[in-house]
Amino acid sequence: MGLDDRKLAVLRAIVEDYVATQEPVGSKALVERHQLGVSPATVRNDMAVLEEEGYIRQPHTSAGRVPTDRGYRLFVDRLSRVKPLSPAERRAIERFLVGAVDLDDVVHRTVRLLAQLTRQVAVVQYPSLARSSVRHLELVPISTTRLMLVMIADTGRVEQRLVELPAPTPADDVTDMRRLLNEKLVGTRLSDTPPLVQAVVEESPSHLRPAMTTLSSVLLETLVERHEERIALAGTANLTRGGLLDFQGSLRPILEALEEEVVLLKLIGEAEPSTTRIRIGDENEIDNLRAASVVSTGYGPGATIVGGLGVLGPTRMDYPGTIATVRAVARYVGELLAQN
Amino acid sequence: MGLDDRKLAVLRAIVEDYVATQEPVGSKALVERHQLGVSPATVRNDMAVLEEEGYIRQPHTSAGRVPTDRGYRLFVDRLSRVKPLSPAERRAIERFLVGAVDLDDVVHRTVRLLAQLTRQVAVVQYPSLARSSVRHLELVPISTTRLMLVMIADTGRVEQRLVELPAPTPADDVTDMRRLLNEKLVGTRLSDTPPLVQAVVEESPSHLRPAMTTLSSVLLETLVERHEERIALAGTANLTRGGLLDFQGSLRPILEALEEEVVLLKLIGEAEPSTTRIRIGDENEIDNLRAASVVSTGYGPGATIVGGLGVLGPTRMDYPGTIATVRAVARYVGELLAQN
DNA sequence: GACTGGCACTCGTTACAGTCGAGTGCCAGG
DNA sequence: CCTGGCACTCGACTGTAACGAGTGCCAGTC
Repeated sequence: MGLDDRKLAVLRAIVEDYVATQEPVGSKALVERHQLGVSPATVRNDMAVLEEEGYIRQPHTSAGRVPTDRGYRLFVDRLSRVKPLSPAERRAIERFLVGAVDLDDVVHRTVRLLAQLTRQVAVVQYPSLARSSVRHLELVPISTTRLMLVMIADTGRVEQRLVELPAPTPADDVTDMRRLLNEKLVGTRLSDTPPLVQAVVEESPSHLRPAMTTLSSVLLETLVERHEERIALAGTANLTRGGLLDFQGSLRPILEALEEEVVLLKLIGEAEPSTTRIRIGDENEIDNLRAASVVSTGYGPGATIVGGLGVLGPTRMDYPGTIATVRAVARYVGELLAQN
Repeated sequence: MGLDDRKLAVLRAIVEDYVATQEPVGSKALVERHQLGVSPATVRNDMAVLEEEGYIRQPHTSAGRVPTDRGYRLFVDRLSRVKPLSPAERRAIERFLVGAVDLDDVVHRTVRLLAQLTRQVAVVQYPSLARSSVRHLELVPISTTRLMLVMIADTGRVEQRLVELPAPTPADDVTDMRRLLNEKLVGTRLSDTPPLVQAVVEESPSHLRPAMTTLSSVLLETLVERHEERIALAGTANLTRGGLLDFQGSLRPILEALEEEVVLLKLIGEAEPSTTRIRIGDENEIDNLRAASVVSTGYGPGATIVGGLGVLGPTRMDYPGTIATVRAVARYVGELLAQN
């Protein structure tokens, strides 16, 4: 399977033209628009080889060629260079992110920015609790038998939950419990918390024991298991660009997938360190997204990663541009988080 | 413009058939499927009148009739009775809403439930802050110059915001400020809060003045102006049912509108007391939604209204069913809130 | 051996004509 | 006021033909 330089050039040209025009590209058009230095007939021969190898295909006989998922994969792996951002984009990113007052604010601005720049669907994961440490725990008495438990993480995330106590609990006891919890838990990573919470309960004076037990179970259940991850989404309207040609005509499966938080997490919850992940069409584990591509990466203050972000679009997308934007946004968000 | 009973019956039949089949309905089919007791020719005459009055129209000559927005309006106002919920639906609602632990949880479950039952896009507004009262204000020291301001409302809403203090502030001062704020503000409606906040600042001892000033401005800005309203959304995938015939072929404007929080608020932020509002097609103030209908209502514990919820779908929707579901869900949510 | 020009072929797209039939409007009669 | 009948309209569908973009293959050239 020799794929010499020219064949690769042909593939690159096909991908670029197809992404730009959205139409199958033929041999003649190719030689006209790119300086390949050979005739259409030669290109046709190359195309035949590329097709045999599965990098491109013909929608019908007597139509031009279209890249396959495999073709895009080869393109992003070997044929494209990450496109530098335009100064305008750079400025847009900076302008967009200054003035954020809040983690919520940062996340919302980021997801909108990403959607706008890439003109695709953007997804941003809130800093993962598992990757955060406890900065402070607060118990706010609502009534004698009810507390609001508020946890503030170093990443800026704040989670709260109403706790129904087994018995009326005086204010002093609440103060004691607050102190106990903070003494033992502040500074610990949330992923390491469960055993510590257990320990706090066991070490607590017996008259606090019942209340502490409820508290701890709520703490574990809510903060570690249930709510663990949050997600923001923007730009779904961008799915309708490309007039129903993308996504083989039906947005249905895509929209369905985007409604499932679990699915979204799988999408952008990064596995490996800070690499940019690119899933093209069939490479997606999620069936509903077999017609889409996802570009995602991790972000966080400095070198640590606390969450993921990315975009989802048609397989026929501008990979170099998208990759550049996703990385740049992730970097800026990381810097922003580092400042807090 | 005499619209006698039979003409109204014809209109009702047209609406019902069109909603069910999604196809223009002709005179012959009508008499077959409904017991009108007259011949197709008579129905045709009635149709001609209905068309003249603007209640129905023909997509093309020699096609059946389709209701106009005006026709739907007449239908919901005078021709339909709210459909009682099926026991199954009733059970679904109850099952879905038990076990909610949180305001967040309630809202999320509600919006999903509503989307599922109506098979349309559901929108739920969080209890409006303007309609809530302060239950508690908490100041959590993060560092000597940083506080987390947490406000808990009686509706269960919790808002927080990071505050950058003008100067390092000792813990005792923070305690004092917390006490001051709570003394003056707990129990007040948030819409009445601004002047009170002002008063608290002015009455506070001079050494707390600078910190209190920043605090109060953050309080006012964030909690009253900016974040005021929150919204949850679900069921966008339902827009793709009805195969692009609804919404005149393009989801674009709808999806765009749904991304704008302001727009959503306008949609379901109710004006009048507890009436159910129905906006059909052109009646929508928002241009992007001229091809859609919105059914919304207020909800809240007991008779008071703290927020709105509703659904958005094609003008060609099952109004009686949708209205019944929206109202029922609103009522259940109200009861749920009343229990807290 | 690699490239090229030429050529026959495929097949989707477009245009046009013709038929079918659902549905209408109108009218004369009960 | 209702009804049956009838002529008419017009979109949907079908079949045919011309068009053309694009291909694969082959013989010829460097």
